[in-house]
Amino acid sequence: MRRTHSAPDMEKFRSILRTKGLKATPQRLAVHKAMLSMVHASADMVRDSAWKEGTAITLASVYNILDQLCALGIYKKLPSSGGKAWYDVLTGPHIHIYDRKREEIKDLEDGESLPAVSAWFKEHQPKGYRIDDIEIRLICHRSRKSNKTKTI
Amino acid sequence: MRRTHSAPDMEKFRSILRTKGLKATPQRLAVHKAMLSMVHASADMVRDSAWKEGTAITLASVYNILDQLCALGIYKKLPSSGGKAWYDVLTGPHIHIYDRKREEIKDLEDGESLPAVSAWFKEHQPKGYRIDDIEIRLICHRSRKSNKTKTI
DNA sequence: GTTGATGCAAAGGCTTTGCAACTAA
DNA sequence: TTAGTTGCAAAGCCTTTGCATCAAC
Repeated sequence: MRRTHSAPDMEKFRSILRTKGLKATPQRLAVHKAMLSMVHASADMVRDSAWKEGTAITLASVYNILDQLCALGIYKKLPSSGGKAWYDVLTGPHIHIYDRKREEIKDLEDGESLPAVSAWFKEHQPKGYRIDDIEIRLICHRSRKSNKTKTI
Repeated sequence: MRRTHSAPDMEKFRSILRTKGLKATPQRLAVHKAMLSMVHASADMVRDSAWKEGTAITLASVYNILDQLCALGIYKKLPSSGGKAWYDVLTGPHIHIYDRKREEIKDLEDGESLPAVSAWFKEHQPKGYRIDDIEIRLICHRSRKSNKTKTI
């Protein structure tokens, strides 16, 4: 379940673009490279990352590209409490750990939890609805030493 | 777990305001009355509701009041994918059903699920973190007839 | 050479802010 | 009376849009 990226990822990306009739512009490649390195990011973070890597790109283009890739099902736009949109590289269903203080989103590295929770809701579907997706965010803060349980 | 509101709720609200040294202005009362009736709402929905009930209030004041009441722990600002903030009357922990098409948030009327999921994460805390809160959104759509299970 | 993508700047939402006028206590 | 609130308008973000320019194919 670990997320990695490498040259093959970018080749696959070019291939997807080709399939969809989209041009492999430096900007699109830079956005995807940035997203692969950060996994969860806001538009301005992507722009900054792209510039650091040497690709000039405007925020408007970043937004355009991110939204296109969301439409292609490559990224997902995340709900956020702040006023800013976050994007997530879609690598399959997962649970987010959100650290408010650090403004940081990570994936829960635990293959068991999502299947367990999904199974629960499969058995406990809300009446009158069908579930398309489950979004789970664990609002956390870094613990210094221990991992004591806490009632929620 | 059912949410209701009535005269005692407003009395309790006035009492909280008094305790915190806040004035019971018509605007504050109207905002809270609107929130009690809608449970989940955006700022403009609150303003519209207040006007319908006969209280003049500007959007700016709605925002101010909603944020104050969040700070008091009476409401909670919800994460959202769209550009608009939603507020939730805090009546204890609960799970949201989100209907994208209808842009509608409801509470899961099921007392079992949250304890079950909480218990799970109590046993499966992410390493290095402590969980402050769990946010669960079931992304759903209305089912016409059946309630067939669906793999997630 | 075509077709589509990007940059730029302007416009558009939502939200916050500053200050004068007002009002609940 | 007076400290706290509200309304108004302006300013601030984030995001989207339109159009001329530019580049991938």
